[in-house]
Amino acid sequence: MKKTTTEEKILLSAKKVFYQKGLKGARMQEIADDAGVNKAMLHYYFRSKEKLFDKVFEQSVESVTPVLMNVFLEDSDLSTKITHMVEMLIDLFLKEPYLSNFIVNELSQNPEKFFLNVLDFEEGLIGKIIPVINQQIQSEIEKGNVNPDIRPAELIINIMSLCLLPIMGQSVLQKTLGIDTERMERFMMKRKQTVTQFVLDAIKP
Amino acid sequence: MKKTTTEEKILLSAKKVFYQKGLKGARMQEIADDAGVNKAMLHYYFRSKEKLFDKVFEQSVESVTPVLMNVFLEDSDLSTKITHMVEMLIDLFLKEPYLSNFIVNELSQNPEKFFLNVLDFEEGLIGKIIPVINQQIQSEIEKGNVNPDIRPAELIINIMSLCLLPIMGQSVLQKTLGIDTERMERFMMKRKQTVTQFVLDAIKP
DNA sequence: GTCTATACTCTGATAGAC
DNA sequence: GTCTATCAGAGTATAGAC
Repeated sequence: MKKTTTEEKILLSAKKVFYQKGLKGARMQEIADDAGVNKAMLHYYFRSKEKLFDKVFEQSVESVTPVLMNVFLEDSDLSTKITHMVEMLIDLFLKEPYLSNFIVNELSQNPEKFFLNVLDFEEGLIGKIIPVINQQIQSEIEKGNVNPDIRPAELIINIMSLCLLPIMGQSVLQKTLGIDTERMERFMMKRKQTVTQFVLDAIKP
Repeated sequence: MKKTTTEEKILLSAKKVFYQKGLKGARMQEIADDAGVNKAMLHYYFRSKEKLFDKVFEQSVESVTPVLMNVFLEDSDLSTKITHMVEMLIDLFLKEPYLSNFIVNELSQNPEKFFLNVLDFEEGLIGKIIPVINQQIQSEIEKGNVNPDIRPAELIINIMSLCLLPIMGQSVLQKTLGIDTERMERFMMKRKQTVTQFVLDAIKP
């Protein structure tokens, strides 16, 4: 009962190719081949390469933000929240190793492609997260559980750094440490615990 | 007394353009314009776009490794070494914000461009660093200064993550937090201390 | 060594039959 | 909706004069 329409097939293949090669590096022919359809079909459904790319980019950002949102805003104490953040981040981006790189790169080349209200400062991810986390950390500091020097925004940046950079640098790690893909996965799975521990140790008073 | 030869001018401009646009995104014309020379000159000196790119890539990797090498292998106690690592990493990559992204991206698309003995497992960066750091951490653990669960390779990955990801994600940060370039620089300068502190707190027993 | 003019290739896009 | 054939433009590469 696999009822994937041509349009969906194209979008799926486009995602695959754009993720790895970027806007300029991708070829319409390659996307068509991967989807098993004619090249003209891409234009029939999406008009142009740029429009197809925009669709992929938009969907990617939109697929990521609600997940992040949920983790950051879930109702639990700080240490379980951190544990979940780490798990979710690693799981999410390990499934799509090229995703983070893709977003970072294409974004830096076309900043105007961004707003996408999803990440809007007022209404979006950051605007909502910071106050909540801020308050939570403040209360933990008052209880004496957390080092008073910790700043919420930086804590989030630190967690994301520890989870994402190894994935973004996967190819470099593979070359320098000789790690293959399966090994990488195991490495990142173990890393869930070590990163969590690392962060928790770092924020202790 | 600025005696920059045409070849050097081209290489400099090529670096600038390739860093931002990548191999596929870069245009020979743009490089020529930036260098203030004729497009034909690029081929005269470097034969093809690919060859020019290779030169730039090679120089980039070679410019980075000795710096890293020095920091990792300098003769000092662990906490000053960590302090220096953080400072050096941030200074180095803040000067060339696109460099880390460039290496990661282009490498993932052409893994074979790599070996470049500089990063060879036996002789290169990682092969030399790990044993030294390993030993140093071991001795700090025995003295009771460091948490015995800390693993050298992961410590290095953590430090690099904390320093590099914010730079790689500069464009995202600019959009989500509304940070401009000067502000980013100040942010990263302050971050030298907070990251160092964060790491030192995390490895305490 | 440097420039102009041009050849050639690749690839995104469209027209038009079915 | 899908395919074949073809066009148009962009961009790399080279020939050849100076």
